[in-house]
Amino acid sequence: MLSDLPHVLSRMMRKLDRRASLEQSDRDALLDLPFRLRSVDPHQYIAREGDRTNECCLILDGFAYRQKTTADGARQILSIHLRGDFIDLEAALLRHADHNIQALTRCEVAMVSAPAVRALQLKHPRIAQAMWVDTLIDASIFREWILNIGQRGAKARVAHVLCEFARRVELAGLGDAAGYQFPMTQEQLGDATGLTTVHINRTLKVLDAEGLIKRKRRLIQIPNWQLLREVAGFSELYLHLDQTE
Amino acid sequence: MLSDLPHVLSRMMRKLDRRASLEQSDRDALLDLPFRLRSVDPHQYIAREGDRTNECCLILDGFAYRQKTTADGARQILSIHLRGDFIDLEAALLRHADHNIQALTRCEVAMVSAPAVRALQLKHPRIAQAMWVDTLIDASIFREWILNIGQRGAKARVAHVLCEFARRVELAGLGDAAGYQFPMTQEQLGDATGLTTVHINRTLKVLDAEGLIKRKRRLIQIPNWQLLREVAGFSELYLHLDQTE
DNA sequence: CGGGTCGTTGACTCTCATCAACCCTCGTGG
DNA sequence: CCACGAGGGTTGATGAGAGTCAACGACCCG
Repeated sequence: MLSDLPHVLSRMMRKLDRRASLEQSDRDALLDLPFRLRSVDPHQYIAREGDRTNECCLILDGFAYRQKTTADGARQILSIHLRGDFIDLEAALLRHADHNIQALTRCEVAMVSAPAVRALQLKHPRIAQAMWVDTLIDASIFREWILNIGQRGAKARVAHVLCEFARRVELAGLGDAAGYQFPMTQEQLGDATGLTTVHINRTLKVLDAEGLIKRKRRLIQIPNWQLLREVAGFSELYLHLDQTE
Repeated sequence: MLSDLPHVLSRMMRKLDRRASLEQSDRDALLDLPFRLRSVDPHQYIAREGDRTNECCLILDGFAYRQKTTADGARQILSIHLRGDFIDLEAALLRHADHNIQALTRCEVAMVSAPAVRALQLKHPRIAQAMWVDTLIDASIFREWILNIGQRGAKARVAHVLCEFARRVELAGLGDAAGYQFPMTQEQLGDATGLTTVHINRTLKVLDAEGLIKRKRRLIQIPNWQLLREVAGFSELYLHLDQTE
């Protein structure tokens, strides 16, 4: 790799740097992590439930999601991830994966050796803390999803996912007030919210008809952020943005 | 404190010891953590959403739960915790609490200084890993709850909570095959599953009528574990018990 | 041009919510 | 000792929100 190109892991390093105050030796050690690059096609698995995983997956580009299914085959999408997300950090410490990770769109990922990550944590406690914060924020988002699915009606539920996604996509520099490209089919959005495709379709139409969102194919625009926010009951406290940038 | 009494923090220490191989210096440092004891009445808050928390809460006795509410007041219970659980470890690293923690029954807790926990993590990376594993398992349980609420019907949903609780209570030495004392009202169980009190009541009756559980007030007995397990679609992989004992 | 994936729509069904009683149990105080 | 009240549990009647089934339409890509 040419040394004047930005290092593949540099985005992840900068993100962790914001989570805890790293020292130069920490930063160097992070960039020294051994990894292999991998391209993943849509629907392809990055990790499988039950796997004894040995690598952690860092998304360099594209979208991925966590998913698990009930015994009778109903699928629940647990979270959506985008570039810069170090999903599967838990693989470094948990012996078995408890859910599946799949590519949503075509993804470029760096598969980082789990033993190397573990060793890094022991030698660089500040890095461990920064990574830990990452997984704690993930957990906070899971909690909000429990609330979302358990207590909100279809309209608020879908609106909430759109709000969260808008905010995270904006942070990753992939969208702005002018709108963003939503990477999921309506079926997938249904599996993320615990609703059926048909009902998602109708709910999106309602949101559109009421002027809360505008849709052009998968492009989502939010003409009045404040309004959608209220319909969704969206409060971004749970994203812990004060520890993100 | 008399030195021949078991240390208040010793249960927690033993649990963390099982999660990662600690050295003697790690164990000593854990037991040296500064804390204050507190008795918490049912319904009383241990932490509040938005709080800039400065203490982590370790449950010594009793039951507690995490909870958050939507803008229009619907409450969702996010998890249930029992003695030995170090809830609120996230308080050590996240600046604000993103949900509430309340006592379910009368609780004895140790409030541990968050800065002390942070310092410990930096000085004893193995402790940090052990604690991290703890929060990762919590996150795994959140994921299972998302699946439970999002995809299972009322019967399986309630059965699943009962299965999980049975398993965890057993691990904590608070119940066995003969049954366990369920610490929640039907209203609280409803808020944990995203169902109404009325529907919980009817669902419990169905489970009882079908012989899947026996109830005597709050005492729950499971005459045929395998059967309930199947109805619930319960697989304990997500509890990561191989890293618990 | 054709096939596949994704989105849209209508008609019908069913699970679960809502509303409204009533009951039981237990602790308290007159 | 009994009356009372409060919290929790139980039951019935009714309705709404979301699921199901089935068909059609739009778009993309080879």
